[in-house]
Amino acid sequence: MTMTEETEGSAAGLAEANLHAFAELLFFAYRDFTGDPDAILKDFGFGRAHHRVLHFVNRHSGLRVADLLDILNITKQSLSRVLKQLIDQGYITQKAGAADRRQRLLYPTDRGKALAKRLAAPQLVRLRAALAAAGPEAETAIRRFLEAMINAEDRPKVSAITTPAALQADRNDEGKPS
Amino acid sequence: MTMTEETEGSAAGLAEANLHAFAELLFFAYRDFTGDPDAILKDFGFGRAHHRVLHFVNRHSGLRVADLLDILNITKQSLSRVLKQLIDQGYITQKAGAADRRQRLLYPTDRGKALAKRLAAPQLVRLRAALAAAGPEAETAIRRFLEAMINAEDRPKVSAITTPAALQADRNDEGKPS
DNA sequence: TGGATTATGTCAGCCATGTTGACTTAATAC
DNA sequence: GTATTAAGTCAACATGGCTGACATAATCCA
Repeated sequence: MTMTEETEGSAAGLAEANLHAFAELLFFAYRDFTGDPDAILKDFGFGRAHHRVLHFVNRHSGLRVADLLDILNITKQSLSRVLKQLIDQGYITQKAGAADRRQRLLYPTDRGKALAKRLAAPQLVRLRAALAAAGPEAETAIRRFLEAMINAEDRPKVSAITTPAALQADRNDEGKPS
Repeated sequence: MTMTEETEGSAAGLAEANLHAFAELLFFAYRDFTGDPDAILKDFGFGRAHHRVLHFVNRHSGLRVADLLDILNITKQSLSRVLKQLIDQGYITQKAGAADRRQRLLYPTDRGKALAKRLAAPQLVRLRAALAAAGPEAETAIRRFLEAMINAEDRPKVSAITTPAALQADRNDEGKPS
């Protein structure tokens, strides 16, 4: 307050300094969110890229390579490098699609599931604590916030992924708890 | 609700699938949050690393190199590479510290301010829209959420940075608007 | 005063992960 | 039976992390 400047405060016209603070908080939050698994990954000779691939294959098993490329927004050559390592080292397996045998559907092995779980654990702890800290009512608001941060054209795709038992619907397979 | 499964709902014991959804939303949100400036940076031959450096120098002008290393969590060799380019190309200037002349305090030039502003613009638009989408009450909750996502030991430091007119307090200098 | 410490910079090399472009193979579509 | 599609591969390159070693100047301190 006081100060010169426009000092706004309405929901739609938030003070610019405030928005900058959110930008920085998001940066630090993401930095630390990825920090825990990064440390574990080093013990396996893997990097964050492996984590991302393993995560999505584990959480959405049976997805196609093209799905993964679409989700990660990287080239197939980039994906290829890490995916190959994960397959070679027995964390992920491929299976030809039933309807279209050109497709290589990706599945986590038991080993892959175990690693995915281990990598996710500290992140889930962190998220649980952060959501608790935000307050009981906050969950919906935070979800809406994060969804609105995503490019509008990608939101349907992301919703399909992050909403219980979608995506899988058209590719059958499980919505099994764990 | 309904559904089979364990379907918890308490604040402290959120359903695991729900937490995984938050993890993925955070991934997509951050991906797109950084996407806009990344595109602009390419036109300048810069990358995301330059953006981060320029952002913090611009928002917290007069910080020391050591501050920047601490904030970014990278080595001085990594920082050096991008900082040097930003200095050589006239986006950032250095000034020896008044009290301790070993320090090189970092300031944005007019050119640097202009680029920082241009890079921030789409991010601020996105954040404003996302906060609006989350609802008027949500701002505080989201801030608490993001703060709680940060490593506990770093929170004081981050608060000092993201809270209006702190940090600068002990290094005098401006809290000047624009 | 002079040696230790600190703030910063720099050289050299390595690694992870992104990119583009070109090309192959196998399966599907029409 | 040709065109298209899904996936894989080779090669080269860019960015931005990293470690290790060392240099310079300024400050601290005994």
